[in-house]
Amino acid sequence: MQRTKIKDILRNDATDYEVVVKGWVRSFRNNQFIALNDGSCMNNLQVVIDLNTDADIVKRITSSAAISVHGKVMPSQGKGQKVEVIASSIEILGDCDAEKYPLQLKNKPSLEYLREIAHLRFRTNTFGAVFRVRHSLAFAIHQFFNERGFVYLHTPIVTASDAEGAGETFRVTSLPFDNPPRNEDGSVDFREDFFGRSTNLTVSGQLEAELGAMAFSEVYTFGPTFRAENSNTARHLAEFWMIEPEVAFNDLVANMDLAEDFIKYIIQYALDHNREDLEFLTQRLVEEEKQKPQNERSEMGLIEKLEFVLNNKFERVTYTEAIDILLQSPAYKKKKFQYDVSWGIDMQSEHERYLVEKHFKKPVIVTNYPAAIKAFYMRQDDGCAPGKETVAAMDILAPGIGEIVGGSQREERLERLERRMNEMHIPTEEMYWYLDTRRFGTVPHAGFGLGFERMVLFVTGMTNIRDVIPFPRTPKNAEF
RNA sequence: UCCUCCUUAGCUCAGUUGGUUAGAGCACCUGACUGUUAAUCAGGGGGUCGUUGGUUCAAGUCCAACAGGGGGAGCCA
Repeated sequence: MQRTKIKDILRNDATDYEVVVKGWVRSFRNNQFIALNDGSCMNNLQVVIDLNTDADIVKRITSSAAISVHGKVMPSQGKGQKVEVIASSIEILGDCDAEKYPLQLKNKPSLEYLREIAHLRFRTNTFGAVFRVRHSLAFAIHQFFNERGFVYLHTPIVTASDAEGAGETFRVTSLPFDNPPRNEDGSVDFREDFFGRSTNLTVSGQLEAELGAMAFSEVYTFGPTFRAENSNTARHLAEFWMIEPEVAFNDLVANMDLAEDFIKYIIQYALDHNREDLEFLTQRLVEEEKQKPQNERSEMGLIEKLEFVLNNKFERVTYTEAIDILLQSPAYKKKKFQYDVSWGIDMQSEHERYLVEKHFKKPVIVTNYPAAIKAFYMRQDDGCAPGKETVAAMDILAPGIGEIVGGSQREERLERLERRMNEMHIPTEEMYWYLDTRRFGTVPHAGFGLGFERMVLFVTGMTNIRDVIPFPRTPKNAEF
């Protein structure tokens, strides 16, 4: 007989039919009631076993043992559930020695402890919910772009370009590290390396995505990204996933519209498809915040926050306006900011948080940043006063997370792009392939990058990025 | 990388001004239980107090270094 998923049994009220269910024991009460979970949904299925069941079998029904149950779905006599399965036979598929098993759910294991047993943490309610939501968001991303005719472009993971320069990169090599071939001047001879040149893991698929956009009009990437930065925070990973759409003929405003529609679409998808998971996560957040003083707790519940984001237009302000708001703010006048504010600064976390969490109290898109603090490929704004040059950049700042999207209209004018690259000491010869798009049929275009894990943080209400990726890679940690 | 806090049983945590044999709840083991919902009840086992070095008659407790972790910052997505 074919296995029925627990989700399918629980989501309809039908009874009086036979099923085979398989899963892992969450709890076993009164030598009679098994709470069974197969990961298909948040809730457990109650399995009621016969009191005459072989004592040797009963003994093996331990927390997290894998079992198969053949039985009949019936209305439950108990209060906690509508239906339950009355078992006619039960088979132990995989024993779980309770004495050695490191995960005891009744002990309310901490998130930090669960991180140390990340190979088992999927079996908890919290991580079950988080990773089902993560899946839905990933799926919704593909659906959103597919519905709009975007081509999913797989940009390379191994790349020779480190032109973006920003992040430290992970080197990819097959050379012997203890005795690499050397040039006469003593430097490593990468001509001997696998690719015949120095290569590293990608820090962004954007430049390649732009090449695709110059043929398909709209493309997106969704893949792993690697940064060897020694940043140890709740918002950074050495290996993370990034979504980067790139659209020909879009200007900055169209870019913002796309980003806002996109974020709202995937949040809506999660609300529509993961209601139980999000309700659980909402409750989890309430419990977590009980530890905090009143004034540090969220003003809205998780689901309430997501619905608020859906129902309100993101605030759009220029960098110049944002700086003015900060300069006029009570926080600034009372000298509450640790870092000073003036036109030209790269805004600090405290400034971004003030704008998002105190001033506007909703997601904010900040545009037209000073050119000096932004990347070479961003389109230079026309008509700027000397010393006040800006670019068509846009960052979306989310409450509690900070920067969730960074994007811009791209500089499509060859001479201006080359001039900027020279100013920033980016080698134009090596980047001939990028500049070729500006030589041959260049058009205005725009795109952005969205950090997937930061989006998952926002939607799940989790607070540490290591808890929203199955196996986090961070400085000094590549376990599992 | 910087600042700060933490590390005591499988988990979560107490442990007083340094002073006998280091505690609790849960988990685990044994037994009881025919409608449980984190089941309940009775009994039992379980510790190199993160590591190394130092101060002291005496260190879980004081000092230093190191390791791991949390929170904040920088960098960023």
